[in-house]
Order: sequence, then C-alpha cells, then structure tokens
Amino acid sequence: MPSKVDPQPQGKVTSLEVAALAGVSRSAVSRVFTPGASVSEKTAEKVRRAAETLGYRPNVLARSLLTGRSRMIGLVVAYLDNHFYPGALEKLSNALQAQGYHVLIFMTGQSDRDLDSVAEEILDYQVDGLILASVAMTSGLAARCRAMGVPVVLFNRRQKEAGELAVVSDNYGGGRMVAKHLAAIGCTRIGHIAGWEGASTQRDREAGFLDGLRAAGLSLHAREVGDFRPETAQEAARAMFGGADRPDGVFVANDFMAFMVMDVLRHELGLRIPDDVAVASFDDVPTASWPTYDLTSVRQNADAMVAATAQILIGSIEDQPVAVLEPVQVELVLRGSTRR
Amino acid sequence: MPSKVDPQPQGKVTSLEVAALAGVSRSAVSRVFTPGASVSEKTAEKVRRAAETLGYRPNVLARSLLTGRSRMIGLVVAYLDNHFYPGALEKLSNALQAQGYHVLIFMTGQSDRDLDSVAEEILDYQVDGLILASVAMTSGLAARCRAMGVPVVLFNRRQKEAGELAVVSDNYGGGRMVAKHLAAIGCTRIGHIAGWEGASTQRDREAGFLDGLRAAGLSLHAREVGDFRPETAQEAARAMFGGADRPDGVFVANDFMAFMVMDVLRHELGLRIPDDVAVASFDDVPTASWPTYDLTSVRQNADAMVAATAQILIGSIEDQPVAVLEPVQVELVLRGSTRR
DNA sequence: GTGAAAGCGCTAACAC
DNA sequence: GTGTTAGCGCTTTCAC
Repeated sequence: MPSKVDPQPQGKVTSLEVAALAGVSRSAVSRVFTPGASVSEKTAEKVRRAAETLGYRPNVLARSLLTGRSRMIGLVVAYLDNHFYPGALEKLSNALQAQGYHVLIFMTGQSDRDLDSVAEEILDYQVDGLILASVAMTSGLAARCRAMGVPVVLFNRRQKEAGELAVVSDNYGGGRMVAKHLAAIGCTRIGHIAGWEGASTQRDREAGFLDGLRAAGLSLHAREVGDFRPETAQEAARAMFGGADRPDGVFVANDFMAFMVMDVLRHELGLRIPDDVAVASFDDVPTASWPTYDLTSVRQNADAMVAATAQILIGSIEDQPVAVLEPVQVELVLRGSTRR
Repeated sequence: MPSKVDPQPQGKVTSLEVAALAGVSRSAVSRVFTPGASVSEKTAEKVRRAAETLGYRPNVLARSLLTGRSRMIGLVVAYLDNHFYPGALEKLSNALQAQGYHVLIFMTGQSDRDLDSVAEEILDYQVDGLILASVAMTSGLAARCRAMGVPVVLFNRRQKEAGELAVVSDNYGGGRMVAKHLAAIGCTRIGHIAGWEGASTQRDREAGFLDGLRAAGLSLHAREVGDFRPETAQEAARAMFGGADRPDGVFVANDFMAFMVMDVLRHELGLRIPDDVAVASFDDVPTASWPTYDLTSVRQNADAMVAATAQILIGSIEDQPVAVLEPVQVELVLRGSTRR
C-alpha cells in the first residue's frame, strides 16, 4: 500500500532526480542553482517546481569538490569567557552568513602542540579562510595555512612578522586616552594592571598609556600583571592596593579583569570608586555599563572590526584587492568609575 | 631557476601523488588513513613518509561524499549574550572535537522566516547532526531536519511534541529547591521574575517553584515577566519592588536577569540584599560567584549536559542505541544573596 | 539555451 | 594485503 508522494520526502534527493521530473538534463538543474548562469526562464521555472516538490537543494560539499570553495570559514578561538569574544563571534558569524559563508569552530588550548594539530584539522576541512581570535600565535599555524593557500586574518591581535593580515583597534590611542583622562581628573599616583604580556593588544595599550602619562608629566606609580584572567587580576589588585601608598587611579587592561579588580577594591579593601581610586579599562563590554560597575572604558567598535574582518577575508578569498588596514577607531566612554 | 622541493608545499596534494611517490596504489593510501583498514606495516610506513614529505592530508569533504558523513555538527543558536551559552558552546565544541566532529555555527533570529531559511542552509552543508540551543522552536526546523535523516538534539529546551531528543536540567527540581530555601530563611512574601514564557525551562522552573511554595504553605506574592532579557527584567524589577508591600524574597528565572534585578534593587531602590530582599536565581554562571553579586543560584551542570548531548547525538548518528534521557541533576549553591 | 561527457578527491566492493 | 574499478553529487567545458 504505497503512500502518497511526500512533499518533503525522506533522505537525499539528487539533481538527477530533479532533472528527470522536470524533463531536462542535470546541467540545466545545476545552472538554475548557479547565480549568473544562462538558463531560459521557462526551464528555470520547470526546474524550480520540480526541486520544490522533491525538496531538492544542491549539496554544498559536492559542489565544493568542483569549485574548490567550501564556503566555510574556520574560526580558531582559545576561550570564550571574556565576554568580548562571544559578542564578536556572534557578529562575525552573522556577517559571514550574510555573504553566504559559514563558521566552523575550532577551540584550542594555548600550547604549540594543540595549535599544530588544530592546523591539520582545519586544513582537512578545506575551509576557504581562517580567522584567528584570542590565540597565542607562537606556532606556525598561520604560516602553514597561508602556505596551503588559505587566507588568514588575525582578529584583535597583531603579529610581529609582517605579511599577516590583522584587524585591531587603535589600542595605542585608547591607552593614551585613558592616561590623559586619569590625569585630567586629578589622579597623580597611577597604576596599571596589565594583561598577558605576549599579546600585542597589551603591549600597544600599555605603550599608549605610558606615553599618555608622560605627556601629562606623570610616570607610572605601580604595575602588576593580570594576564587577562580574573583570578590573576585579583592577586594583582591585592598586591597593588593592599599596602600603603596605593594608587589613586588605575588602568586595567581589559574589562574582564577590571570587574574583578573593582570587586577586590570595594569588597575586600573597602575602597570607594571613584573617590579613593578611579578605575578605567578597555573593551566596553555590556557589563561595563551595568549600574554596579558603571565603568569608564575604551570602547572597541566590534561592528567595525567584524565588518573589516569579513571584508578582508572574503576579499582575499575572492582575489579582490585588499586595502591596507588602519586600526579601528576607539572611543573613551566616561562613566561613574572615574567621575569626580 | 627551479627552487628546492618544499617540505610543506603550496596548494593541494592528492592521494594519487602520494601513491606515486610511495610506489603504491591510491587505495593503499586511503587505507593508511582509514582507521581499522588492513594494510601491512611496511606499506603504511612508506605511505606515511610520502604523505609527510608532500604534506598530504585526506580531504574530508571528498571523503564525506563517499561515506555520507561530513563529521560536522550544526549548532543553531540565537544569541550569545547570556553567559551560560558561550560556556556551553566552548565545552560542546571541545567534546565534539575530541570525537572527531566539528561545529558549524548557525546564528538565527527568532522569527519563523529566519529559522526556515537557516534550516535550508544547514541541510545544504550535509551536517551529520544538529544541536538546537536557545532557540524558539516554533518552526518545523527540527522536524524538517529529522525528516532528512539528520538527528536533532535540543539543548536546554524541551519540546512539546514527543520524539525530539532533548537534554535539560532538572528545572522543576531546581525551582522547587529555591522555593524551599527561600521559605527556610524566613521569606514570606515571595516574588518571581519569569523568563520568556514560551520556553520549557521557564515553565518547568516556575512549576517547581510554585509547588515548592505550596509545600511550604506559601503562595506567590508577586509575579513579573523578564523574558530572559536584562532590559525587560529591569522593568520587571521596578514594577515589582517600586510600590508598597514589596516581596522579601525573589526567584529570578536566570542569572543573566538576576544581575540586573540586583542592580535595580541596590542602586535604584536602595534596598539591601539579603536583608531587605533575598535573591535567588538559576544557572550559576561564573559571574554569580563574584563578590559583588555573590548570588545564590541553581547550578546547571554544563559538563554533564554537554557530555549527554554529545553522546546522544553521536550515538544516533552512528546508529547506536540511545538510552532514555533523565534530566541532569542540579544543585543549589548557597551564597550571600540569601544568607540571613 | 541545452545536453553529453569528463572529472573534483576520495572510498569500497571486488578480484587477485 | 593490494590494485583495479566504479562512482559519491555536482559543475563545467564543449559541441550543438
């Protein structure tokens, strides 16, 4: 007792079956699903109808074998706990989806071994391009992918070696703004809690910050390293503010650490923000604007960074000329943590 | 002037070239890269060496055309701002990677139209399985994928219709625990700020909570809807606590809303937590344990949820029997927000 | 504009 | 254990 034809049938449907139903050749079907191919509107209509009833859609993987393009972008990311990255990932995925690409995720530890094995996996999947975010780039991952003809873009990291495409904010400028602002509100003993010193973002932010202090006739009063991790930042805050002669202002290298620093200042040490200590930071993730933190922070323009990343990557995939990259502009968002 | 042979050459290398260099057939090469195929150690060694020098790795996409398995798992997710999801995504990706699968991300809005077009894209990529997280399941996405033979697992959501595999916490039990605890510390006027009412998590948490209140001889004193969004939760908190006869305890349906509620309570309304109002919530994301919030919350065991998800999904992909799912156990983590 | 034929890189019977 | 053959589902010359 055969059942009626199902409008959305089980299993896979091939272009050949569609061709048969539409009474045309496999090539005709292919053309209908290839933008810019030459088909008469009449056949196109027949094919579309047949495809519809059969529930046919072209197999992207089979297509990629022919075209050499998988329409997948690899995204390598080490952690997602700093809220800046999930936000960026969301935007990135949306931007790429809008252009017909999709994101294949590779999580990685920071060890060389990890990165090398990840490199192999990435290449196995024939991704058209690669985005490296929040990754320590000690290994040759980028170089290896580049050598295999896969364009690579670094997100929120610069690389020492030339030749790597990288999208970064104006970290130097942002650091400078913070120094200027802290000086302007009357801080004189200014500290810095650094992130991971291997990161270009850290180096750039600190360089700008120090130059900014200098320009204001000040010098760094205290410095600790927080490695971009809240636990380490907690220790750093205790060390910096536990003794006498504590700073009256501090630049924490990112929001994620700054929240923890503020908690230590207020809840462990009983200091008032901004009265006893002014706190400023970098990223301006959503939490920074919550009433509890109300944190002055340098806003990274994630939308612009993502747009630049997508444009550059897709540009190099599709062999379009890629303009030289300027750092993305930042903006100091003033809030209660530095209001005096 | 030809350059020396590059140990890691440009461009793609095929199995045929490896076969030639190793002096064997293409099949032999294939077998070496297929776990459990029968090859002599001698040939295997020759092939491995040839592959090494040529920088060869099998093309996963080409393989998938033959095997019908892409070793990709689609992950559909609507937003990443609730910190529970990035954490889960990270763990999920790691767990699947460990089993040789990789995650292809699909971001989606909540509209039906979005979900339908996403369904097509997912199927186009021939994913072996699908995970649906933080998605309103009004559309036939799951059904459509299931019909095409793609196993689907719902993460942190149940579906009304039977037949959908779903991994959830014991939301009912967690809600009950909260009620019991609030009653135990002496709250008598207890409110609830609900999440999005279309979500099974919300319904289950609230059902458990109400039953728990009843068991303690109490009834709900106030109720507002926060839709799982901080802005809406902010309004809800104002409505609930702005007037007279305010609650002395409140269960907020997840941490993400609870942080905002606490901010309103303390900074807008000048209430003390827990003295004036005890606050408890659900998820136990990392921020809940920060000193500022120190929030009593029902801990979702993300590791267990992820492990279950991976196991079930891979099980149904590889046609192994899948055991019936029990909700994942939860645990009430007591902190300062309810300490009296 | 349309169909026939070739082949992307690989695996899986099937003989040997 | 190993090579030969066929083909996964699709796009793309190439004739017509």
